[in-house]
Amino acid sequence: MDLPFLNELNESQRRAVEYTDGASLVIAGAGSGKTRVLTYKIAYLLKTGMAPSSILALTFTNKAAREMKERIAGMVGEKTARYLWMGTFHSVFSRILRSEAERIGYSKNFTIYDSADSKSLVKSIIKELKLDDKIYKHGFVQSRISYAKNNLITPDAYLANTDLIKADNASRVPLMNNIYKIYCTRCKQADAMDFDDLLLQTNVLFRNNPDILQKYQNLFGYILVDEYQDTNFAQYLIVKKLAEQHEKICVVGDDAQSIYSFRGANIDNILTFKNTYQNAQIFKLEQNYRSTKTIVNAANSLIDKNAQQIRKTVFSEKETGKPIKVLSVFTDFEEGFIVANNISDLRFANFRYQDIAVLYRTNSQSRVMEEALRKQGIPYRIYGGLSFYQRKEIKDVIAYCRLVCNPNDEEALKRIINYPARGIGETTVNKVIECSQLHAVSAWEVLTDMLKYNLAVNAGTANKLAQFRSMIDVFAEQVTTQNAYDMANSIVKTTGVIADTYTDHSPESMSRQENVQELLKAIHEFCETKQADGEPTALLPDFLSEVSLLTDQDTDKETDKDKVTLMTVHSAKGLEFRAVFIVGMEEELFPSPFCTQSERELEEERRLFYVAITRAEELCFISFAKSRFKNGKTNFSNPSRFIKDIDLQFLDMPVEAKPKQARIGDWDDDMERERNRFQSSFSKPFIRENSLPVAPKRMVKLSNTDGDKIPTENSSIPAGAFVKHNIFGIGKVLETSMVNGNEKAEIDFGEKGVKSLLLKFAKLEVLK
DNA sequence: GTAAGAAAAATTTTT
DNA sequence: TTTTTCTTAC
Repeated sequence: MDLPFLNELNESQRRAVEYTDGASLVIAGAGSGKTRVLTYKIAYLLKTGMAPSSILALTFTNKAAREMKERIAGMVGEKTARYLWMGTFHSVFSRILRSEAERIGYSKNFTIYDSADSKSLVKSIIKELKLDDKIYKHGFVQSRISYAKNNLITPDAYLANTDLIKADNASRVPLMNNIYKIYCTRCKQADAMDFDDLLLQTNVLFRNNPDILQKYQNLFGYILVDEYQDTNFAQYLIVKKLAEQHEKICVVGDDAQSIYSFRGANIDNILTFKNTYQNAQIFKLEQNYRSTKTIVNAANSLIDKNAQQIRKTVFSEKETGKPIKVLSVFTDFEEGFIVANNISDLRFANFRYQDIAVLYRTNSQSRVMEEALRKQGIPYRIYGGLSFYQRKEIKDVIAYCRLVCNPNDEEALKRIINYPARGIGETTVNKVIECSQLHAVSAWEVLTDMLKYNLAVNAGTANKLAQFRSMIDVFAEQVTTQNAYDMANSIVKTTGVIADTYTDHSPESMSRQENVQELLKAIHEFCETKQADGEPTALLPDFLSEVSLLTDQDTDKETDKDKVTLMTVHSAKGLEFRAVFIVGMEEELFPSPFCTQSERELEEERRLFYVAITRAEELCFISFAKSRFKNGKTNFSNPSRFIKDIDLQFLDMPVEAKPKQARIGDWDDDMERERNRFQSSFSKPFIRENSLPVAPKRMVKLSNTDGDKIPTENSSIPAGAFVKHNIFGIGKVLETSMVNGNEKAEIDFGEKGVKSLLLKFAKLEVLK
C-alpha cells in the first residue's frame, strides 16, 4: 500500500511501523523518534483498515496520551481518533474496572484513593494497632504495600511468602503483613481502590472472569505500549494476558531511560521481552534527531558507565554544537541568579522562553529558582509540586463530592465530618471507626444505625452525627438525577464550605474562594462538554472518575505559551527543549542520598541524569552549588559524582579563582579547602554583646552519620566536655558508649541529676 | 470539644 | 522551611 506519510520516516522507523504480523519491540534511543513511530504506526493501522476502537495504546502520562491523540487526529481526523482506546494504564483500566466493577465486588462508583488518602489510612491503622510510628514509618509501610500490590502479592500470599516475612522480621516490622491485610480490608469496606489497586484489581478481574478477559482480548486487535521500560509486573501481566491470543502487540521503550523502579517498574520487562513473546521482532532506533553531536556523545559517555543495559549506538548527524557548560556557584541563591542571567542572555541569541527548561532532582528546589526568575522578570511555568487538586479547599470540596457519591469512602468522611466545625471531634470519629471495625462494616454504615451497632456516644453527639448523616443522605438521593454542577453547587452552599471560605478578606482567604470558584467552573465546563458531545446528563460520579487521575501537568493553559519551564527530571521525560539547565548537580541531592545504597539504584540515578541531558537540543548547562539551604539550614556539598562520568572533552569546565585551573581530579581537594576556609571563619571566637566573654561555641550535629565528612560535624563528644541541653541546662559528659549503633552519653547535669542520653535524639550543644 | 501556640519531625521521583 | 503532633487554656 502506498501511504505517503511513511516517507517521512527513516528506514528503521519505517520497518518498525510496517511490521504488524506479530509482537515487536522497538528499542528507541533518546530523541530517535519513538513517539513518531507510535503515532505513525497507529495511523498506519487505521489506514490499513483497523477500527479505532480496537486499538489500545497505553502511555505513561495523561499528557503523552493527549499529545499523541492530537497528532493522530491531525493525520486521520478527529472523528476517527476519538474512538481510540488511548490513555495511561491507570485511566484505561479504571474505565474498564468501573464498567465491570460488580464482578469483583466493587460498586460502579468506587472511589480512587490518592496517595494522601493511602497515607492517612496507613497512619490510622498504625495508630489503631498501637504500633510505634518511629519504627513503622508510614512512608516505609506504604512503599511495602505498594511493592506487594505491584507484584500481585495479596495479603494471604504475603503471609505465605517466607522471603518477605523474613525481610520484615529483619527490618523489625513483623506486623507489616497485618497492616497490609487491614489496609486492604479497609479499602474494600470504603469501596475504594488506590492507584496500585487499579492495576491489581484489573488482574484479579481478568483472572477470575475468563469471559471478561476474552471480551477484551477480542476487542483489542492491536496493543501498543509506550515507555515499556517503566512497566511493573502488574502492568506487564495485564498486557501479556490481553495480547495472548494474537500477539498483536508493539512495545516501545529505552532501557537507558528507565527511571521509575521506585514505583515498581521492572527493567527486566524490556530486557526479557523476547522470552515472553518468542517470535518477537526487535527494531532498534539509533539515530538521534533531537540533539547536537556533543550532547548525544556526552550522554553516551555518561550512560556507558552503567553495567546494566542493552548496548546500542545512539548517534546524531546534527552539528557538533557547543560543549555542556558547567557552572560552579557558592549558594543555591547564586545558582538561581546565574541561571536567570544565562536565560536572559539566551534571549539575545534568538531563544524564546518556551525553548528553555530548568530541571531539578526534587520539587523543593523550585522555590529558589522561582524567586530568581521572578526578580529578573522572566516568565515561567512550573510543573508538579502542589497541584490544584491537592489544595486544602479543593480537597475539602472534592471530599464532600466523594462522600455523596460513595458514602462508604472513609477518608472523605474523616476529612469533612467536622469541616466546617460542627462539634464532631477526634474522639467521636475514633469511636465511630473503632465501632465500624468491630462490626466489619464501613464507618458510614455505623452512622446509618447507631443503635444497632451500639455506638457509645452521648445523646448530643449522636444528634450531631445524625444531622450530618441526613445532610449527606439528601445529596446522595439526588446524585443520580442532578447534573454534576448543580450537585457541587448545592453541596458547597448547604454544607457551609462557601461560608467558611468567606470569613475574612485576607489574601489567603480570597485565593481560597477563587480556587473553589475555579473548581465549580471546571465542573461546569465538564458538564457542558458532555452535553456538547450529546451524552446524557453529566453526573457527579462521572466528574470524579475523570478528575481523580488528573494531575496538574494536565492543565495546559493558553497563558502558558512563552514561558520558561521548571520541572523535575522525572516529569521532563519525553520532552525536549532547545536549552536545558540541570541545576543542583551535587552529592546528597543528585544522586539522591536515598539511592546510593546499591549499584542498581545508583545506575537508575545515572539514567535519570541521562534523561536530563538528552532533553537538550542545542545547549545544556549543569550547575552545582557549594552550599544549599535545605530543611531550614545550610548544607555543604560536593559536585555530583556523575559530572565526572561525562567525558571531559564535552564539558566546558568552570575556571575557579584559584592559582591553578581546576581539573576534575582536583575537585574534592578544592572543595575541602573551600570548606575549611569557610569553617575557620565560621568558628572564629566571637563575643556577644552585653554579656561576659563566653567561650566560642559551635553547634555540633551529633548523629554519627557515616557519609558526613565535615570534621566538626562528625566528632562525638569526648568525656569531660561540657554540653548544654534545652531542658537540663549545662552538664558534664561522664562517659560515652555505643548502644545498638547509637552513641549514648552519661551526662551529669548537676542538680538535675545524671542523665543517660542517646546523642541521636538529644539536642546537645557542645561548649568549648 | 476547640483553638491557638509550641515543639518536634520530616523532608525523592508519580499514576 | 514546612508540616504534623503535642500542649494548654478556654
